[in-house]
Amino acid sequence: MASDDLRATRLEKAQQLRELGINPYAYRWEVTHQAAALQEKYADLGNGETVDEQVAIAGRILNRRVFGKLAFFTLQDETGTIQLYLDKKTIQDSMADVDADAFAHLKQLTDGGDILGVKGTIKRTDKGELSVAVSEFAILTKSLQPLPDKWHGLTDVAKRYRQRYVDLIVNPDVRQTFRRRAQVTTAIRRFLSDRDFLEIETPVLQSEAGGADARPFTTYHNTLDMALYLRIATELHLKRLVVGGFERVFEIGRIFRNEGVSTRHNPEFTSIEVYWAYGDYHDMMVLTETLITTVTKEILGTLELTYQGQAVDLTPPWRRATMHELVQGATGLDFAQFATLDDAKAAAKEAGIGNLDKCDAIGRVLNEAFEQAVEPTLIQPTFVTDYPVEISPLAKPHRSKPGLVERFELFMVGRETANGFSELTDPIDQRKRFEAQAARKAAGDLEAQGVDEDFLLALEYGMPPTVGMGMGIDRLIMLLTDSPSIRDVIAFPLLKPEDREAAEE
RNA sequence: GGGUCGCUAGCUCAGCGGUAGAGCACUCGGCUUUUAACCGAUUGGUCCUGGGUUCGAAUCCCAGGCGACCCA
Repeated sequence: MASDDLRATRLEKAQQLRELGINPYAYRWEVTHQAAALQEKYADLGNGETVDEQVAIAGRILNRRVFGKLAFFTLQDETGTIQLYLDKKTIQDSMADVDADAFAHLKQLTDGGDILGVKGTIKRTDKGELSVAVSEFAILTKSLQPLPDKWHGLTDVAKRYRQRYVDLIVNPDVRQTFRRRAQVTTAIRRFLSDRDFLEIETPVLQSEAGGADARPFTTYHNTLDMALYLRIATELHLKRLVVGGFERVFEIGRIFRNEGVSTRHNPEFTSIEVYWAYGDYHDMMVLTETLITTVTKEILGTLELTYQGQAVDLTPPWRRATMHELVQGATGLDFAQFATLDDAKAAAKEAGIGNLDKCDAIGRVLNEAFEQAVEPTLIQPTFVTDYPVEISPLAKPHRSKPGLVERFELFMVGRETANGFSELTDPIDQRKRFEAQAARKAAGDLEAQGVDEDFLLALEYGMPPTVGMGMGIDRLIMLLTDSPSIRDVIAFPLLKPEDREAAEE
């Protein structure tokens, strides 16, 4: 039967309910129990046994098995499913004054997908299924759309993302993923709050995007008649707060980057940035390690994970190695020995590193070598330290290694997961770094940002020695939920409209 | 950006040049222990879109759309 016919059938049932004096879109239902709690509480109830405890539950009808004078429904609430045992005689006796044909109406006017409220007692059927033996029921919401195939569910990936609500209804794993995501962000907030970090929200709309190398989205304020950018990082505002005297601040917030879409990239994603005055990047590596292990242990109960078939052991302490050491180990190249950019490029090319054309500094050649030869091999958690200054415009120079900065990145399963550094607090040096970025921007680098004069002014008032760290929440959730795509951990990922022409009209 | 694969009923899929199919869902009938309930009957289509080849296209060709995977 066609989609419209299925919908018409259900609309007709809603109308019949109204004619019976029943509102197919009810106002409330007194819920006393949830499915998972009942399943747990009565796990030991024997087959055929009953319990004289009155319960009231509500949820969505997933499946109906209807006989002449008996029916079994599978009801799903947020916590799980439980069977309804619907016996004609019991229901007719209990509901005689409400609806003399209640059982017939239950059979005729309900469909899979409807939201049902029931009252009854607990019973484990002869066949061993824990059930609510229903005495009274009410159709709380009439569903007009048919549910996907009860056996195969919804498997079309595009449809799952476009209609996430259907995905959530029929795929319990998806609900588990988003439940876990919420648990993780809650646990992170608790961890930081316990250590006296304050969460302060900073602007999404900015007249100057900064704090990262990325193309921003542009937008427009009508009344002020000005162009605005959506933020590409929370960094520069959080550091202004440190200047203002907040010594421990963080923000979990949405970041927008105008770049491609892939299994690891969504144009809007969630980051956490943490700033801690009077600490350096060694302190932050310890804090990052402690934060991730504490949260993981709390949520998963173990530090030994499996990600897409790979074993990942988060037991601390995690490996720490400099970028130079790792590149030398993988390629044999010692970047400290190169006197000129051309020498570095020639040697890197010799070692099989490609994509070097755009590298305008030895540090960028080193970074290419790292990304190509080392990054994919870092499966177990690894802090890579001491980055070239050229690719780290906001980090403080290394206290003993010229040309490097005090920076770390955390890699797990071959992916960058966190990035931190001793923050650059010298306003004059920061201006030079910004100007170098601005020159790149002027030369056509769409990911380079300009000079943020107000941030420089803030630094001139004086920022205490501070360490900062940023982490991609989505990538962390991917790891903790064993999700292959970032779209599996974002409830509503960006998709192109299904019908381009219709969308453009 | 390149390559490969996919798009057929509400859902899951078959059909690959000769009348558009199945299971589930829906509708009707039967049924008081089912759990992918079962039995019987019926119903349901822009075969992603547009163009081309052909007597004839879901099927072959070209272009486009959306998506998945791999590569950069």
